[in-house]
Amino acid sequence: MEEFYNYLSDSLSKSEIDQLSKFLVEKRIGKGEILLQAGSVCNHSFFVEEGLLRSFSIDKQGKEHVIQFAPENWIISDRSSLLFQEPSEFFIDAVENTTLIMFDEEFVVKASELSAKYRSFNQKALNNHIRHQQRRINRLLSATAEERYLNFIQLYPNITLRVPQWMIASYLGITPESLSRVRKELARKNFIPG
Amino acid sequence: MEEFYNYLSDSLSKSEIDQLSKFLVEKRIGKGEILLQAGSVCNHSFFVEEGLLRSFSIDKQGKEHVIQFAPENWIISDRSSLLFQEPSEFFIDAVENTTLIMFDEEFVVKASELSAKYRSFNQKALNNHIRHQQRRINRLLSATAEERYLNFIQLYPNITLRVPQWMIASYLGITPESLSRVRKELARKNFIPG
DNA sequence: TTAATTTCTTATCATAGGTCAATGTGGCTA
DNA sequence: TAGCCACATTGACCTATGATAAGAAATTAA
Repeated sequence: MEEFYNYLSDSLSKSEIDQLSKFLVEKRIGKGEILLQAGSVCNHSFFVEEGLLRSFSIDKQGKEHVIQFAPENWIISDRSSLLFQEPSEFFIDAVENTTLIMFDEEFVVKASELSAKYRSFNQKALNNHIRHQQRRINRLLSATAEERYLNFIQLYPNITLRVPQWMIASYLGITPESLSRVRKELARKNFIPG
Repeated sequence: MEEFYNYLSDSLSKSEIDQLSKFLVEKRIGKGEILLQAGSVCNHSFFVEEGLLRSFSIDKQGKEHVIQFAPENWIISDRSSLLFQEPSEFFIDAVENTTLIMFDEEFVVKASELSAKYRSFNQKALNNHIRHQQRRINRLLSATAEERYLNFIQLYPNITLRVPQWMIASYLGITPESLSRVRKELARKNFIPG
């Protein structure tokens, strides 16, 4: 719980968080375990205390496409499914053994009632999410595979080292083979990662 | 103003809206006029009463990439720039002569203070935005040019007829030439639009 | 430690989509 | 009415990335 308390500490007092703690569930899951199945309604958000989660879709040809990675102190969920109570198009699973905090919309509602600070905090988080997605769309529209990869390792250096390359390829919208080629080409050009 | 009043009517009473009207500015702009310049901080959101706006980026090679279209009753802005007061990466301009309502964050703050309904309305709008973007990312990762085009005309039939094809191509992340070929192929396959 | 999986690389070939250049087409406007 | 301009189409060619297959390397399990 500690990380999550920390995460909230700017917007809620210790006693307020305690009040809300009945809406929180700590959970440990192993690598590969699934938290959300496409087709089912998402009822929780997941805050990562330790470990790494990811959301992804599976297309008609059975190919996975990574939508998001969530390392420590990140929140992951399917907000559309959550808010509109519609079946999710996405899966969420664990890339590593993970300790997480589950919370539902009731937590958000109660916290919002309790604290204006939390409201604006939450607001900011939503806007931040939009910002990330907007930039990603922009890059998918305009950048080459190599540019997208360079951008990725610069933006998420720690994730780069923790997930298999084929997942990064999937996030970038290319095949693992292509990513391997991109990396080879970068090595040839004397690119030093990090 | 009428459309905008209508848009808000579920979450704010007539008198509440009147109270807030001092934060609203109606504006008319001609086709091609620019509302937001990349590099400058975005201080307003734009509600389209009549007409059509669009946001786009320009990459290093000088190529435009359409991020979003906004026809009647849509809101467009750069939320990240707005909220974090950082220079925008995007332009917003008018695809058609447009009548719009400009409002700033003060409006949003005041409206939020006034009405819990507005707060959740706003919250929903943000989540809806995230949903749209998520689906778009998913499609950019997994669908072919043809699939993306079919999805577009199905999702935005009225926009399809109002904007030049090269803008749709830009939105889809392909060249106008490619879109032309996709359309030709669809015609060959006896695809009937609409 | 070996065996079994999973991941990564490499090579070859195939293809969607990009580039460039030419031509068409319709709507303005002078 | 002609001429212009933005937009759309077409064709020839090119390139980045996908598909497939095989082997190497790394991880995990036994």
